[in-house]
Amino acid sequence: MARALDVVSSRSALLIMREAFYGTTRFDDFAERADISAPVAAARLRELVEDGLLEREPYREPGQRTRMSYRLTDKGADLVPVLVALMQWGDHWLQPAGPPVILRHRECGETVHAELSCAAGHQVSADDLELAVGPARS
Amino acid sequence: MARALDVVSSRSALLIMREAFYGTTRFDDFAERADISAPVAAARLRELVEDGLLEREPYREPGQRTRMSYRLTDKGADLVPVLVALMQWGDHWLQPAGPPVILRHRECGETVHAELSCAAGHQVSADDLELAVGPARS
DNA sequence: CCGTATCCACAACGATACTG
DNA sequence: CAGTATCGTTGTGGATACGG
Repeated sequence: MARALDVVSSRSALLIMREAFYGTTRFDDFAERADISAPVAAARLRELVEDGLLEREPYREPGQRTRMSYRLTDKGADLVPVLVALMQWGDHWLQPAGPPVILRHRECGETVHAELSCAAGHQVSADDLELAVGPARS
Repeated sequence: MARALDVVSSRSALLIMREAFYGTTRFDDFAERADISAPVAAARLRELVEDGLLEREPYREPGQRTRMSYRLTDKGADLVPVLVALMQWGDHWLQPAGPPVILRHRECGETVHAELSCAAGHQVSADDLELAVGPARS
């Protein structure tokens, strides 16, 4: 987890990732929607590309010059549960007016949330957890 | 989510929360296990108590003077899915040796992970998501 | 053992101005 | 539109030293 935090522990990094998850691809849109300044957006986008969470892809609209678009890689998309869990927590505890954005399952239309579950499919609450030392524990 | 990040966007805050989740309650243990300096631990613990994620509770062992212990509040415990999702991501993408800590379901012994699911009980992947504007969208 | 006080370094961020 | 350059401010964090 400490390593994960080295990559995404800054406010702007998570906000950029949220926007990428929302489907934002263009520089100015990242800056505006995440409400961060352009220099910060530039720095963060560069780092996130370096770390393999986003990929820069040139594209060209007919008659326009080449632009860059930023999209989630698999590594970046795998961070979505973190983003959703964070939104959920913020909506529940810090947002009096209720969630500004609602996530739905495309197939059935039901609302989506992040939760803990075990390999047997049970839903797990935080105090049903047992901790065990894994292979990489020094 | 931006509000959530105002509370927990710092590296040390999440590491402290992880330790609290692991069951750490004492000042020195927080500093040592999260590998942060004592002043930072003190500052972060104070802020997390102010924000209602942890609660300070005096306790006294027989014959000892009063000590303080820090424990998760409901608000803090509700952050556990975020922590688990973050660990999972770090273990998968940044930790070549595999997970240092394994979480198990107390009842059935199976490993636990964070995932997205919908109100109908389906497991949901990141690209099965649809975004809708919620009540608090300005 | 449980912190606090001080000082310092560096990272994060915003504002502004500028370029292709 | 898509950035870069520079500057100043604040936040985050380590080191050290100190007090209950």
